[in-house]
Amino acid sequence: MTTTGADVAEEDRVFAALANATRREVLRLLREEGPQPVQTLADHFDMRRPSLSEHLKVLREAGLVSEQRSGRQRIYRLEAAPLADLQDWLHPYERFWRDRLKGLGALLDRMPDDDRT
Amino acid sequence: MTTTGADVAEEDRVFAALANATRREVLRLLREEGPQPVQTLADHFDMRRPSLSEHLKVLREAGLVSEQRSGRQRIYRLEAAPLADLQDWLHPYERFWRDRLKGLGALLDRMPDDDRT
DNA sequence: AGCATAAGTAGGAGATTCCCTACCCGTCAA
DNA sequence: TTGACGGGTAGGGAATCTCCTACTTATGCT
Repeated sequence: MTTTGADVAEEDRVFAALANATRREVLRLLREEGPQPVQTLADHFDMRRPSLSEHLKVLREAGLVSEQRSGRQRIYRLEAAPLADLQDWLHPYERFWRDRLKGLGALLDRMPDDDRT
Repeated sequence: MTTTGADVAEEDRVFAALANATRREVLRLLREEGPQPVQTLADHFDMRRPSLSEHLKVLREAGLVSEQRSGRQRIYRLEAAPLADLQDWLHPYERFWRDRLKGLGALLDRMPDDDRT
């Protein structure tokens, strides 16, 4: 678990990792079908395995997946901690859509955080 | 407001827009200090204005900011809808950190979504 | 030992990103 | 109307991304 202090480089790595449909699909597969070896993941993509390997490396370096060796297979598993951090990052923005639903948006948009009680 | 159907290209644009520290800082400034013209934003960055203009364009095309012309100024405003979508995208992953905190992580990691009640 | 399989690394091509300088367009003020 | 100002567009260069094919490494099977 990371502390609240936002390491910019780390944040960059997570957002950049997520900025690719293939890598987001890998995360979805790991979430819905559980940990699996590379080949099983690869079956879902129209892409050579080395390319997928590089995507997995990006995800690993962002801390979004971990690998566990089992024989000659490597089982990839979802690691959600960076996504929890992402939710934390999102929190200060929440009022911008919650308030808007209550019809207060236009007012609050013009009001800095500091002025709120 | 987007529907629940995830437009991949749109999602890509939002994640890609967020995968840059300058652009995230722009969003933070708009959130904390309210809508402002380009020059005021530019004061916070060690970067020429044309470069910032391009960052603003990326944010605009991701739907994360809107501009409103006022005389020869253009006032940029935070648009949080894509961030609300991002929070929705995050939801199915929540159990991976909530459950882990309860010590159920290892079990659920191995269990597909479909098997859950 | 000898071969097959799982998956990573090396290196390269083409596209994209991010910054720059130079220039253009619209608006306000003298 | 002429100039200054706010801000965008054009085009280019260095770095990075994303895919590929070829090759390497490690493990398991016979």
